[in-house]
Amino acid sequence: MPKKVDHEARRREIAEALWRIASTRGLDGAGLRDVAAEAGISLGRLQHYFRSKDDMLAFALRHINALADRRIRDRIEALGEEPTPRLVLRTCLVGMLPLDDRSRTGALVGAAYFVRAVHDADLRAEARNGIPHLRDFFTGQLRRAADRGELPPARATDDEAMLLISLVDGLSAYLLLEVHTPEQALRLLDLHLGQLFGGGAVSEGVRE
Amino acid sequence: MPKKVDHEARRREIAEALWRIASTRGLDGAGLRDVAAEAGISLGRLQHYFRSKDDMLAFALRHINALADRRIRDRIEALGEEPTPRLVLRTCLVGMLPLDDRSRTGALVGAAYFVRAVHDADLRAEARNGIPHLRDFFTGQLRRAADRGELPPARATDDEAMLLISLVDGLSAYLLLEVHTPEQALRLLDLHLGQLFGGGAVSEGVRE
DNA sequence: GTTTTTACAAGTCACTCGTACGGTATAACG
DNA sequence: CGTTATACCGTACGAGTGACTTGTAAAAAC
Repeated sequence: MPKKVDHEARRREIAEALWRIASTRGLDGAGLRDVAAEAGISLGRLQHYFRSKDDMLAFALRHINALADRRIRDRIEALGEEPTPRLVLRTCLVGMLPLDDRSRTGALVGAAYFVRAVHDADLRAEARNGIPHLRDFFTGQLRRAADRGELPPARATDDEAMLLISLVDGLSAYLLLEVHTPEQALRLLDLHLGQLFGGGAVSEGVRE
Repeated sequence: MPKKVDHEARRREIAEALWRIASTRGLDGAGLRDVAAEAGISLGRLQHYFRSKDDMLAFALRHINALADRRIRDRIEALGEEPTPRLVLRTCLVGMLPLDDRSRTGALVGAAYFVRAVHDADLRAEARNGIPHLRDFFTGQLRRAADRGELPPARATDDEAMLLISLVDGLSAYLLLEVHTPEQALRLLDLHLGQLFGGGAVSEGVRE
């Protein structure tokens, strides 16, 4: 029954099979034959939907980023009406951590792409171009918190936002290596958030 | 002229050739033949010094970690007599960042190993076992700072130490991706240190 | 001075990789 | 109807992989 298949859906199915392989064996351990077998299709069929392996990789990366984006967006909307900036930030940061199977798979695939991006200018550019937007969103939330008197105005900067993003990235790496438990990672994140929103004074612990 | 070669030195030479390959093409892009060619030797000779590829990889990892360790240790000793705990910490953290060619190569190789470790329990255990020691050293410095009245005692905790380590890891990743410039990374690190120590003067530059 | 050990070079092995291609079945289209 | 474009499958190719074997020369050991 040709002519009626949903190309995009087929490509998504294949991409998801790729994630399953890549999250356990790594991206370089994911041959076309492995992916096809994991997806339950023939190699020929996979090739019908992706002209080359790079084509498949690029699609899978964009797709997984889109899913993560949607997932975090949903969580923020689930916070209800007018959540505090701090809660929005924390929800976003926690959503970026590989804490459950879904996000862990995403992070594993992301890590595989990371190493590839380090040596590939095109991939590096693609990995880079989402970050300013994320940073601006964070900075906006920080400014909103400052306006509400929940944060010292001097702390509502791009640098503080990038610090948060960098920290989450480091925490993610150690979660993947099982250096941190999920509980530890959350505790460290909240420790930093507590410092940030607690202001200059030291030993204050804002509760969650 | 057999019998007189320094095995360990030969292995180090080969390991350095491996780094050169891995830092530009990645670990999976480093075949035995590539490494041999980079080292200017034959494949047979390489195999004479490493029984298997995994053997070579394991040696190269231990060697590069040892070099980084020595490099940072030297810098700390170069600080002179009784440096402040804050300066020791900053020197150590800055030394962990990929800011020059040497440390960048080390970080690139480390990133390649990272992705491999995520899928390999043995490598993961090896990557993990150095961290508690590092954390204890950091915690010790924090406590020393607290004793000298340079840090609120409540901040001299294992968690604050792990936060520093996690942050440096995140900053390193973004340095490799060229999201941060070296200047930005140092600024973010000092921003966090400033918060931690209560905003005192930042120690002067460690130039690369 | 013969034997043994060490240090390599070169070639071979079985295998995997991404890609290319030929063949076939099906349904939409003229 | 026949034509044609689509959706596959199966296989084969050439390059490259790590591991292994064989060959050779030279220094050390006896």
